[in-house]
This record gives sequence, structure tokens and C-alpha cells, in this order.
Amino acid sequence: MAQKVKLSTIAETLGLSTATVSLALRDSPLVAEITRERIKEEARVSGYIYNRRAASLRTSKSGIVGVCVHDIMNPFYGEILKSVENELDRHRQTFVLCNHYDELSKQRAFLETMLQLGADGLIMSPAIGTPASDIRLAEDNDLPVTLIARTVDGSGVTSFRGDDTYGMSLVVDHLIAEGHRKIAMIGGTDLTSTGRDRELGYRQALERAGIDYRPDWRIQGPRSRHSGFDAAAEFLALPDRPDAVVCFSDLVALGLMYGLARAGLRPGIDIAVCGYDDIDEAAIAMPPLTTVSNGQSEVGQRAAGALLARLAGEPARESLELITPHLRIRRSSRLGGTGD
Amino acid sequence: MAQKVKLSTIAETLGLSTATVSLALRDSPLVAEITRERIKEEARVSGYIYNRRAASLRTSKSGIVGVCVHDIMNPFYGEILKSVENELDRHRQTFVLCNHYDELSKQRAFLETMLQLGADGLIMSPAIGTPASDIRLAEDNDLPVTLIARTVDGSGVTSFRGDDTYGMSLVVDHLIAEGHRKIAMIGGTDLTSTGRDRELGYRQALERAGIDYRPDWRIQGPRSRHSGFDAAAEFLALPDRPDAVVCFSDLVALGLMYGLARAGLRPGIDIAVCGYDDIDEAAIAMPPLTTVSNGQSEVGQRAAGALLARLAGEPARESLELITPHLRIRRSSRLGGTGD
DNA sequence: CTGAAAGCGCTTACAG
DNA sequence: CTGAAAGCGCTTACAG
Repeated sequence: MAQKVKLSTIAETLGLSTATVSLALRDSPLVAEITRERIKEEARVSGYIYNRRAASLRTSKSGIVGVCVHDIMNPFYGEILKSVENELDRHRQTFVLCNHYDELSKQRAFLETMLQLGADGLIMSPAIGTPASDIRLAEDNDLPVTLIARTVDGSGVTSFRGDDTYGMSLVVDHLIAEGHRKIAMIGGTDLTSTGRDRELGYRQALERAGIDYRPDWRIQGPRSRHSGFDAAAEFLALPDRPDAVVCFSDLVALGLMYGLARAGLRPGIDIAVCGYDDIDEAAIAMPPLTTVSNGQSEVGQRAAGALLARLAGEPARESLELITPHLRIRRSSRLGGTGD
Repeated sequence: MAQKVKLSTIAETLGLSTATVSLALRDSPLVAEITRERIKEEARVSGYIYNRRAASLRTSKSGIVGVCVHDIMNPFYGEILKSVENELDRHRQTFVLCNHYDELSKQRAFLETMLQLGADGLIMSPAIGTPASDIRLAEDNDLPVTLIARTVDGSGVTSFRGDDTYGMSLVVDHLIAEGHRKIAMIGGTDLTSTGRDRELGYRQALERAGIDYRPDWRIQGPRSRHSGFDAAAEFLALPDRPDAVVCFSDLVALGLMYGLARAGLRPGIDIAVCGYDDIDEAAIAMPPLTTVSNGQSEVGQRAAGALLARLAGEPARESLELITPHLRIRRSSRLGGTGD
């Protein structure tokens, strides 16, 4: 491009003012239909590129929404993001992604960048240890925030997530109904609301059934496929080994099943395994994985919707929107039974 | 924030000019050390937020690099992106992600957005059907492009990808060495360079071994775990069924293995299955998957490096940088054999 | 229905 | 070592 084409270039070529050109390109009815068409045609043929930085500097709207999660390669987040993306696309918002890998410094750098770029809003699954003040910093600088999957107390904003305590209790109830009494739980951490809530659901369900909680059957930590795989060895070495396992997530369960299979134990035959999230892979895994549908697409859609409402002027308020999870019974938990 | 703090606010407070403040905040030696410290301190306590839109409007540098791939939820791209992210992070570039899902319109919308935001550069794995002119449009508007994983002829820019033809021939050679003669290939499409090149490697390896290519043993299409799973039925119905399969990707292979196992066929025992890419999961899968390491992190790192060089002023040139793939032999391909 | 002018918040020569 | 002034490319009252 020899010479950059800008509004004023078009205005000069056509003998109009930049004001008219600006209005016409945004389809303002203030400009006569015929003038509008001439202007648009000229913009097209001259290869005009709208300069959003300039516009944004003037209007203080950027059309950018930031999205920050633990790791987009995790299908659980991926599925949420897909529905967020869908929703934002329809409102012509550009969507800027970031992984924080639970490093507060990464999350802060991203937040700072969004502030500097004048982002219109932020959707985040806060990193471990996020203080409420980080979220208020954004809000105080006109950057509305909506939380997903995890909660931060005192943030003053709306969070969307599944009802993890209830969901986990559904799984454990199911295993108990299948006749299991020795049920381990693998994965998750006390440091996130998700981890705490799912463990609570596990303990409550045991308690309701009159089964003692055994700390040695609670293996904390794993949150990925790989660490689930690694946990198999630890599980197999457990004293008085349980015959059923609930996992923090599907990813952990799928990794664990690989690990158990490698050790010669057949998931769904020798041992019951359940996951959490009902990611796409759960239904086709071998064996098909019993899990809890955690409403990823609903979380994404509602979170995006709530953020758009904030952009449209709705005030912030602290609230927790719980999506009701559903049990998906498949073969991995039905020893000797049938199922898909 | 009652009142937005800007450069001029700081300048007034301190009785300095905005020029001095601007220079000081960017650590210019033109400003006296002591003045610089006063300014930075004031910026800190007043909660100043640097306005990148304004700066970028002035300098026409935005600090943004766009990255556009088929689907970031695909671990193959995820692994590339992780290393791109690493590299860009070190140069304090903000990294804006986009999935095009092989829809040209989505890719174009993203390209347009990057142009409007004045992005400094673009890394992309071009959508099916991307014309060279789309890439030249970016280049002509001062938006340097580097391609990954796929190539576009006549683009005039550098591409980084694995040597797919050679890589696929390694797998097929290995199966032949294991004694297989009836080898199917599942997945991939003629519409991408990756699909074409991997199929070519398959056919060349067969030819070298004097084995006829059988079109009915070439199942095109699958490129995801789910479609790999679905392809199992088609494969099982094949006339004169092969006893070995090479897949377009690990994801396809992993899905296929789920499908075969569900049908009662044991991958790695009754049938040999190989993947491509060597994603993290391949090594822990059950059975562990024989595959080809495709150098994802090298692709990402070198592509990011090349783009940074372009940003630093290096001219564009059309070239193809092939990363040499390596065979990873695991249990899925060694019927009756041993391995990890 | 269209135009002249100010201003968004920075950076960059240029002057002193 | 610091300041005054112009300008990046838009949009928005305001006037006509």
C-alpha cells in the first residue's frame, strides 16, 4: 500500500467532509442514501481500513472482551469458551484469550493489558489466590468482570458455575446405589472453590450413607490427564484398596483409567471409575465414562450474556449463579452391568 | 475511579510537562534519574493506567500479535501455541487468539480486526481455501505474516511445519518392517497441505515396498477424536480387512482405538494402530500409541522467532521450513511384542 | 443533509 | 535536562 487511506482521503476524493464519511460508513440515516453508497463504494475500491485505535480513543469503546482461564487446552474450559465465543461473535466483540496457568502474575499482566487497551469487559476463571481487590481494580476502571467456574468472595461481581457439591454427591450416591462402600476420591485442590466444593459433595454423600470418610482414600492434587495417569500407581498402593473411584474431573478419570489399564486392572469391570464435567470424550471413551454434566455451554452462554448486559449499562452485583448438574451413567461405573 | 488519571494529570501534579512524564515512564535516560523516580512513584500512587490506544495511534505499534488456527482445543495446535506464547511473552507482545474452524469468513473477520487494531504481526495456520491474496492483503498493510502447519503457495511468506511426507513414510515403513502388508490409512483431507503430504508419504512407502495402494483402504475425512471413533465402524466393515492402520493424527488414532475396543477388537494385540503428532496423551494412552513426533514446540518457537525478526525489520520472503519428524515406537503397533 | 472544529491521550521532533 | 506544540485518525456536538 503506497499511501495509507484514511477517512480524510475518502473525504477529499469525494469532496466531502470527514464527518459525513464517518457517519456514512456507520450507516447513519443522517447521510443521504445516495451519498452513503458513493462513500462506501469509494472505501471499498480504495482499500480503506478502519482504524479502531483512533475510534476507540475517541469513543472509549474498543470492541474487545478479554477472556482469561487456567488453560484453554483443557476441554472443560474449551467447551465453555466455545459458547462464550459464539455469544460474543454475534455482538461483534473481539475476543482476546489468555491462559494464566494459575499464576497470579500472568493473570495480572493480562488484566493490565486489557486495561491499557481499553477492553470493554472481562470474563475470567480466576487464578488460585486471586484477591477480590484485583477484580475491583478492573471494575473501578470501567472494566466489567464476570467470573466463570470459580468464585472469589467479596469480588462484587456475578459468577457462573455448576453446583459442584450437589454434582459430586450425585456421583457418590450412584456408586453407593451400585453397592460400593469403599470409594476413593482422586484429584482437585483445596485452593480452588471447585476443589473444595467437589470434595464437600463427596464427604456429604458418604456421611448421608453412614460411610466413614477415610483420609487415606482421598488423593489430592491431580487435575490433568497426565497427573490422573500418575495417580494410578498411588491408588494401587493404597491399603485396603477401594473398588470405586470418583475423580475431580473427566480428564483425571481418563488418565487414571489409562494408568489402571496399564497395570492390568480393567476399569468398568474390576473397578468403578467416575469423572466430572462430561466432556465430549467421556461418551466415547473405553469404557464409556460415568460422569456429571456440568453445563459448560450454559455457563459460557450465560456468562457472556451477563457481561453483555453489563456493557449495556446494567450495574454490577455480587451473585452466584449455580447451574444444576446432571448425572450421566455409563459403563465405567457399572461393574458387570450393561450400558452404552 | 472518580477521575481518570492520564499523563497530563501526573505532569500537572508534579509541575512538569507531559513530554517529560512520557519519557520518564519509558525509562528514557533523557530524564534525570531523580525526576524519573518521582514520576514513577506518582504514577503508582495515583493509579495511572497507560493508554495503549493513544500511544499506538501515535507510534503505529500496538504490541499485539494475532494468532489464528483451526481450533485451539486440538492439542496439536495447543502445543504449538504454548511455545509461541512463551516466545512472545518474553518480548512483551500481547497475543490475541482466534479459531477459524476452517471457515474462510471467520479467518477474514479476524484478519480485518487485526488490521483495524494495528496488530504488529500475525501467525496463522491458514483455513482451507485461503487464497494467497488474503495473506498479501495483510502484508501490503504492514502486517507481517508467518504460517504454521500449513502452506499457501504464492503467499510470499515463510511457513514452518513438519515434513509430513517423510514422517508418514516412517510410520508405514515401521509397520511393513513389523510384517504388515495390509495397511489402511484413516483421516485427513486433500484440501490441506498436511492431508495431501501425509497421504503421499503413505503411498510412497507402500510403493517402495512393492505393496499396491488400495483406494478402498483409504478412509478420508476424520480429523478429530470423535470422527476417528466413528470411523471404526467403517473400518470394521472393510472388505478383506487390513490388520494395521495409520491415522492422520493422534487424535484420530485415539478415537479409532476407542471405537475398535468397543467393538471388541484390541488395538496393539489384534490390530496395529499408529497416530501422528506425538501429543502428550500418546505416551500414556492404552495401549501407548506409536506415532511421529512432529516438533510442535519447535514449530511454535521458530515461527514466533521468525515473526519477531520480521517485526524487527527483516524483509518477507517465501520459504518453507521443514522440521524433521521422528518415529516413536510404542505398543500399539507391536502385535505380540513388548514395549512401554 | 453536510461541514468546520475540537478533542480523545499519547509521542516526537524541535527549541532552549 | 525540560517544555511547547503538532499530530496520529477518528467521532461528536454544533452550526448552517
